[in-house]
Amino acid sequence: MPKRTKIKDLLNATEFGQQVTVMGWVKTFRNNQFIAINDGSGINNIQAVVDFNNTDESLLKRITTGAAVSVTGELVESLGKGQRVEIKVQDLEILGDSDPEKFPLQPKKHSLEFLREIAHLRFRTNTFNAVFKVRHALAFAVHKFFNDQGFVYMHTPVITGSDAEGAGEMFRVSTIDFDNIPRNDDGTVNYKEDFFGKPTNLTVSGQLEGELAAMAFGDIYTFGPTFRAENSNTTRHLAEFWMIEPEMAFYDLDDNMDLAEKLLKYVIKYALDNCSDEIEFLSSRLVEEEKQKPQNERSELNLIDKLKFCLENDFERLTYTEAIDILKSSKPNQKKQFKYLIDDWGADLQSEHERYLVEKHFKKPVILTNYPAEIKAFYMRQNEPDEHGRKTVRAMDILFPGIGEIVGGSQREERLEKLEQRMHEMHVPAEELSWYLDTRRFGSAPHAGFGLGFERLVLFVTGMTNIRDVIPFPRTPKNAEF
RNA sequence: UCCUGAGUAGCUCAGCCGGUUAGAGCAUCUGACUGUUAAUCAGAGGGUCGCUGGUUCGAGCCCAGCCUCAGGAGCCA
Repeated sequence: MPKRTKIKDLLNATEFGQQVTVMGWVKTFRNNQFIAINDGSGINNIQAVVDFNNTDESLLKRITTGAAVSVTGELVESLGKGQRVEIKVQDLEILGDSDPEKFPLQPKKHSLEFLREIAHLRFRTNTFNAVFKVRHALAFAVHKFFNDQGFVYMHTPVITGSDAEGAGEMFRVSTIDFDNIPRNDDGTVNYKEDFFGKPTNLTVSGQLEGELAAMAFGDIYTFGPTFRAENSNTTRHLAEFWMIEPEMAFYDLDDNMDLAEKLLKYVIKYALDNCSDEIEFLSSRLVEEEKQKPQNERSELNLIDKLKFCLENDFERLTYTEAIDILKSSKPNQKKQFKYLIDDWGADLQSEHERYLVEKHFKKPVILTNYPAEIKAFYMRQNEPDEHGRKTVRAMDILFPGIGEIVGGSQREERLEKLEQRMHEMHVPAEELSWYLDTRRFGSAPHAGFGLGFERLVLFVTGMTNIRDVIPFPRTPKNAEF
């Protein structure tokens, strides 16, 4: 096989006349002579020009959308408008045919819903090519950010033996034969017969294990798949998703917020710097899509400006209590336009409230802190009750426009007694988490961490609106295809 | 899980008050043209109207149940 050159490099070439070979997939074949070829190296295609008078007709017939081809010829300045360079084909080989009667992708606009049904082929579209390039860049940037600051990448277990993590419904992991379930005398399932000799599940969070590592390495992070068996059918939930969870010793809540904001800005900037073609494509795609919406539903900023705005401005930081005050006196609350009206301190914020704060009031990312203890997890550090006796914890949620909660984190409760008392109140079995409590028994230290939903980040940076379109093969209720 | 909407050709969609042979654009195929940019022009083929049952002389259309998808809500990242 001849050595191939990547199309992205050829499109930037300044030397003409050289003989080159490209291999890729046919996007369109126009006028019986112009092949648009893409090899995935970039979003832009190269045009290969066939001399159809001197090419076998049966070969020309096989140049169809989706076919894999190898093209060798001279790299020349394009004679036509619309592209700078093109290849004058001397040799053309079909590597893999694509029956045009059956290949579902055609050079036309397809709906995202249809492409979701053919997720195994949607990589070949411009949109998904761009989305997954950006996804890659963001993933790489996350590792680079942490590595450059001396964080240790920790692989926490995917299969977990504790069901006390308290972050939602879990998927059971078992080798038990469902048609022949081993039972105890009292009729309950005998898990001693199961693979691990006890009930096990897929992880819903690596945080608790992450904290163990942070108590030795100082700064660690995890970045791996996470599983939630919630029956959620929304544009921002998946049953299998990827989460980034840093955990830092000797950090308080402010340090935690600083790190999260810095991380988000770093990875967004990295994507802008390294995927400019892709983000530009996604930005204009979004403009096209929004043309169909009424004026008042369109975004004020295009995607690129929105990302830049996010980089250039500080995230708004305020406490839950301050947020409640703003919401209480807000127009939609006074005019009773909220479905859930804000009247008392202590209620959890609904997504309509979060959206109001982020999209209407501040018009930028918002970090909410110090939530009521009642509505947050047991491991969050307890504040002293305020003058009204209201109990809060050092939690922080970062809310992004159009996405909602993208980060959830907290300073952790490092005081053993306070932690045990809270676990008791919230019915968390302390015996099962004895290993976790050991961190508080031996050399406990102030520490903090957060979870960043990776797909929600990809949503924000690509401007896509459905989370099923930013992960290659989405797992959602009633859907585990491919 | 709840609320709302949708399911008609490979894709995107139209289909009147229940009435004869279910339409269009794109794609595909055939031919023409040949520096095109989702090429263009002419012609052709292509349908289990989501599934099951019911009402009716007659159902794509009405009714019931189910399935799937989308949007919103809850749960959360």
